[in-house]
Formats: sequence, structure tokens, C-alpha cells
Amino acid sequence: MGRGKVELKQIENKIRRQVTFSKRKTGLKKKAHEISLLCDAQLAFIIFNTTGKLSHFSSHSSVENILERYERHVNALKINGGESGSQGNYALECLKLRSKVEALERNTRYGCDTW
Amino acid sequence: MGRGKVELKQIENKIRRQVTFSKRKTGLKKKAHEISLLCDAQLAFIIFNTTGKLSHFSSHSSVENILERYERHVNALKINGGESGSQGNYALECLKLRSKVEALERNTRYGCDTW
DNA sequence: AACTATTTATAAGA
DNA sequence: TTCTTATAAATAGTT
Repeated sequence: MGRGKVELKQIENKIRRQVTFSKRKTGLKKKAHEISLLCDAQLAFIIFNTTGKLSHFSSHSSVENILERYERHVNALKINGGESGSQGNYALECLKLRSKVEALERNTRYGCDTW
Repeated sequence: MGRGKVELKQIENKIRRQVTFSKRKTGLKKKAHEISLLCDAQLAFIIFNTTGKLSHFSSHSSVENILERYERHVNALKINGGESGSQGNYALECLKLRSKVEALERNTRYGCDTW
């Protein structure tokens, strides 16, 4: 939409790319908000720009809550064999992961931001 | 857009709500794809409809990878603040631990989308 | 699933 | 960056 038709390829000019990113991110956020409201949907949206800067948006609860719901969903599908609750599996995986992290522990640092 | 202006409130009629959801979800996916391509952005989008059905979309790598990248960001922030994680929530802890492991191991794969 | 009348989003330009 | 405006695009209501 706009003065010209857009070609679907990376915008070379850095300034233009950033401006477009900013505008479209705003549009995306608006659309996300609308669909969640109009259609009673729950959503989370995470986006990293070309420099790694993070923006995120979620409808009702926090992004974390929705990601958690997502993880539960995916996990349930994987288990989907009539096994006991996913809690037990998470607990088990947590044990394994904790030891793994302990073994790998190291410093990691990233930038930050919120929409 | 369309024959009439939309009021930002839940669409009462179930059929209309579902149709609108379907149309807008498609539009959202398209927009998400475009911004990722045009602006070299990496994104993940998760949405549950009114009945709890999950749809998700991600640009480059899998949704999981992007969520992990997200968690890394958030973890970095929390570590800076000295706050400890949530208690007794295995699903969330797993997500965080996985991202931590991911961050430590440095791993990348491609291909995704389950809309 | 298609079709349009309209509303929206937005690419350029200022 | 913020506003404006010409146009492209999305989509609500309809068939």
C-alpha cells in the first residue's frame, strides 16, 4: 500500500528499511490487537529487527503466559499417547536440563527492549 | 476494510467470528512474512483461536528457536535485575532452561511453519 | 469460495 | 521523526 508497489525482497537502503520496519511493526501490532479482540483470540508476537533488537506484543496475558500455553500445547501433542500429565515430563526434562546447564554454564549477554 | 467499519469488540455471531478470524489470520501471516523479508527481521507468531486451537508462524528458523532467543533476551534482563525465576512452574522453567542450553550450545537450523 | 465496495495500511514525499 | 496524501492492499458484507 502506498505510492508504489512493493517488491518482496530485502530493502537495501538501511534508512528505508528501518522506516518500513517501524511502520509495519506498528501495523502488525494493530492487526494483532484487532484479531484478538474481534475474534476472542489469544496471541503472542515476537520480533527481532535486523540488528537484533527485540519487540513483542501479546493480547491478554503476558507473552510469557502465552508461550507457556504454547509449550504445554506442543508438549501435549508430543506426548499424545495417553501418558500421565505433562507436568511429570516437564519435571523430568527440567532435571536433565538443569544438570546440562550446570555443565555448560557460561556468561551470555544480549541487548534488550520492549515494543 | 470492507463494506462497513468494524467496531473493536468481540464479534457475537459465531460463524462471522470464525470467518473473520480465518481471513485476518491469513492477512496477519502475510504481513508477518513481508516484514521479515523486507526488513530482514526474525519473528514468531503464536495464536489460539476462541476454541483453543493453535496456529503459529515463524520467519526463518522454527518457532521454538525464536522463543528460545526471546527467552535468552528476557533471562538476560532478569539476571541484570537479580530476580529469580518462577517457582514450581515446570513448563516455564523448561522453556527457560532450553533457551539457556540453546544459548550455550550455539545451534541453528532452518525451515518452519505450521499455520 | 468468489466478488466488490470500502476501509485501512503504507510508500513516498514534505 | 512526524504529518500528509496518493495508492496499494486488506477485508466486511454479500452472493
